[in-house]
Amino acid sequence: MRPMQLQKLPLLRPFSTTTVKPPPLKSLPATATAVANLVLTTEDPKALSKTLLTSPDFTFSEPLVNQTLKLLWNHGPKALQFFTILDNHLHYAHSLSSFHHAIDISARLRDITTLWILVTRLRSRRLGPTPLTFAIIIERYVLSGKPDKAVEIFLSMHKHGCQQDLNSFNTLLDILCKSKRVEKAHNLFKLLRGKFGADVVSYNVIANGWCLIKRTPKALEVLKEMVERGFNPTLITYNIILKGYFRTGQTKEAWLFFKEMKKRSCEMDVVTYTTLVHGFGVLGEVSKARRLFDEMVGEGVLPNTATYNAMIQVLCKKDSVENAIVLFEEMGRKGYVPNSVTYNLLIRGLCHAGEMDRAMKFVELMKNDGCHPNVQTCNLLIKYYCEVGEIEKGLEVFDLMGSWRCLPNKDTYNILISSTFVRKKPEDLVAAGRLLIEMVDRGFLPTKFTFNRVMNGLLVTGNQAFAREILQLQSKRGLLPRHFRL
DNA sequence: GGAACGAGGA
Repeated sequence: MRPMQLQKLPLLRPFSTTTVKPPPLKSLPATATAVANLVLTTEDPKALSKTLLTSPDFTFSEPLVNQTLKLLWNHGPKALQFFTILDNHLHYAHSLSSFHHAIDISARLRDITTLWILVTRLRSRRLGPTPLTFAIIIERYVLSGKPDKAVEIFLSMHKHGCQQDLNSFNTLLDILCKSKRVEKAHNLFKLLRGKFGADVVSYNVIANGWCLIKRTPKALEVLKEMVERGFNPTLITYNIILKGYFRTGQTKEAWLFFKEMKKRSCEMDVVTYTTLVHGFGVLGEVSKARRLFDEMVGEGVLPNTATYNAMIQVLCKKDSVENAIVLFEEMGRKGYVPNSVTYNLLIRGLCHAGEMDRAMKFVELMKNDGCHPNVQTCNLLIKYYCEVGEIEKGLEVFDLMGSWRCLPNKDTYNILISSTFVRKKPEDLVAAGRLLIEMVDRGFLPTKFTFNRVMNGLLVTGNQAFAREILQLQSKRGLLPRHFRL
């Protein structure tokens, strides 16, 4: 097996020859790539600083800086170095959005010192912090398993010069709910609703939270309570409940609820129908899904891309890819624009049917259609190639990711690493070790399980030296979950 | 890249 190497950033390849998009900002991605490569390849900080601050080749602007930071997303420390150097530029001052990128990156690296330095600087520049700044910080804290700390930060926002209001309160509740900490969100809601004057949105957020963790009865309680307190549920509220029923597999209740909505002449929208099509379909009631899909226009509701995607998924899962492709073609004829979700669904469907070659043809079609393959496209291709034992092909896709401008994520590495355990070849495990190192290097934290698995694999196949190296990495970086601190 | 609902995930 060939050695794994760090992926290079996408090189200059601004436009595919098959698309005919006029490029108004075409120099921008190119310049961002050049800046990112410069940052990555210049070892000496002083030299980098000098080039960035004095070179006439670069005219920094907010979009250029943001693009560069995005390209450096997998190289957090380098990204922050770039941000800090540029902060001393004589003719360029960072904007709020660039600060937000930098804050997000430092939070992701769990570098709280830098994080709060940036917030303080934002304040001294009178650019912020804004509610969005705190939404970013709070979300990162919640994602790293510190919801209490996140709440504490919310409650201390005003000390940083940003007053809490109903919007930011609802955002906090939503972040907690989306990370499945619904109980905590609900308690906080009950505690502080008086203070912030909770509204329909607050109730919707909490009801949706309960539905997300499949506790639809609790969502119904919230609905009942909001009515008792004089708030009128909206269509969004009803759509939330409807989806809740499908999440718990209660198709009967969903249907009754829908009929009740109709009876009360509630205005349905495209979200309602998309929920129904998807809900019935994935639960096996394909013909009912199809009927709703066909009849919605008669009810005065036009489908959109999401609706088509729902129907396509249903056909892929419960009918056949071929029929899904028929619908996809019909969709194009009717003028609906497929997006990357559409393509990913069809590609997955083809992979699942064992048609890897046709799946790759759809990837080409996707690109020609101006839809870039994204991480999910790559991950699913890699997964299926590895599953059928073509690890080399999976690695090929991995290597192609750079030229497709998509960055590998934690899942990409996990898929590839797990696949190396199938054949039990010593060289596969060495590859796993390299991937693990690269993964850590890019700021993705492997689980203890992954570490141990790779290490055991190396020990069993006689790679003692490499195993020791991995162990050192593990302890040096303090990467065991119990050492995590944000 | 932002207050709430629908369509790709081990």
